[in-house]
Amino acid sequence: MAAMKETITQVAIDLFFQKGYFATSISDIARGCGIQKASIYYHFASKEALLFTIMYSTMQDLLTCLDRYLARSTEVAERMRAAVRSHVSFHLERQKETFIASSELRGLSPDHLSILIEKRDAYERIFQELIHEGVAQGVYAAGEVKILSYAILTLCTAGAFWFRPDGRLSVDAVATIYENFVLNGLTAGQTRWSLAPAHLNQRPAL
Amino acid sequence: MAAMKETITQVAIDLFFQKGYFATSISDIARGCGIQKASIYYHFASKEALLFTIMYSTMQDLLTCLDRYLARSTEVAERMRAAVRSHVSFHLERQKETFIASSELRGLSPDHLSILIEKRDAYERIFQELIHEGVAQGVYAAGEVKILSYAILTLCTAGAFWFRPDGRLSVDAVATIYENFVLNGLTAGQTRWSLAPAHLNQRPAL
DNA sequence: ATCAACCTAACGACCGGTCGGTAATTTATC
DNA sequence: GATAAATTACCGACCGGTCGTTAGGTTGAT
Repeated sequence: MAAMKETITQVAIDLFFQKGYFATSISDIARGCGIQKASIYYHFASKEALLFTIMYSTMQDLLTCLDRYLARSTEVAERMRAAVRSHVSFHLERQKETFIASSELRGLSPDHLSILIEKRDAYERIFQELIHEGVAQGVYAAGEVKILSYAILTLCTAGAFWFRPDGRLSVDAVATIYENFVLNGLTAGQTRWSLAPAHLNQRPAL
Repeated sequence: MAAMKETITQVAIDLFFQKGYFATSISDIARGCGIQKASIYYHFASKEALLFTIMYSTMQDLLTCLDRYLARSTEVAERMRAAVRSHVSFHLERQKETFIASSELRGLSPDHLSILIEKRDAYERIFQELIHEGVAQGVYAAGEVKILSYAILTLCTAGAFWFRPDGRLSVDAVATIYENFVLNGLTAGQTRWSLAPAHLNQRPAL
């Protein structure tokens, strides 16, 4: 039974989350597992491979989660709502892993990086498609689809940076706040295309 | 004249942005400046001190920028618009530094970290105050002020992660998109409390 | 006897940082 | 205005330590 492999992964997740990938040594992880650092290499080819394993499976689960949420509706506004909820709640519920996945890309080799980027792009495309649909149906104001998708995703991803699982707000509560914020942000409302008053068009010098 | 100190800072900014703080060695920076690495220590006490210098002055400038923008109006919605514009445009125009400042906090010593956290909190409080005012005046829907401020700030900060200075969109264009997104997000619109079945509804505390 | 799952021991590379020294320039003293 | 003293801005060599990784041996269960 390879229970130790799972232990190593969990300890690594904890330490990468706490101290960061580069600040965490193989010895640290081994100590956390109660084994010698050389033994790590029986289960993983390298430190980077361990990081990649964590990030890849997280990304995989993120996609699966989104698919499940989206299957609940066919109406575009409802699907967007579900997508945001999926994204937010996943990031809060699996905070450590999503935090690592979105902040330790630097640690990956070029090959592994491109694999992950590809998956991330596929994920983003789903959101862009939803925005596109919404605009086509007149539910949302026309706009820069990619920029808006980045806005939505980074907004919610950032939840993993400040969320406290034992804090005042539940995952559901935060998800709801974000849902409404995003949906309102997308919906056609007062939209100004430039700073109308001329005196505001000049940026303060710095 | 201490022109070299400025050169070191600029090279460090470039390298920290490209490769990250931990992946950049003092030798790398020295090579980029055309000097020996020992000479770096004539200008900076340590690698960490160099990082802190960069981050601190960036934070200082960010605050100054916001103050100048805010001084132009007294009306709350207009001030929020100006604040978002300040935040976004600063992060796009000084992309490298703001990217470093928001992604390399790990590299700081506890003392330096707390100094920066303090400054960041002061910055956030300005936004929270604006939201609070807006809610009090009925311009915005009631909501979690802190969560919303995090949402706004991280949303815009993230611009520094994907923005391409030589890309299709100008700083001003992106700032306008974000402005509208945030303002719409804050403004009272359709607000639903949860997707979950009624008996599971967890209405967030107001 | 095999083999998975660990161990001990060590390797080379590289890191941030320090040391003593020095040429060039500025400042103080007469 | 000549000379001594001090300061600035750098260099080359080196140190202690840590890192990820590997080689090869040991153990215990099947």
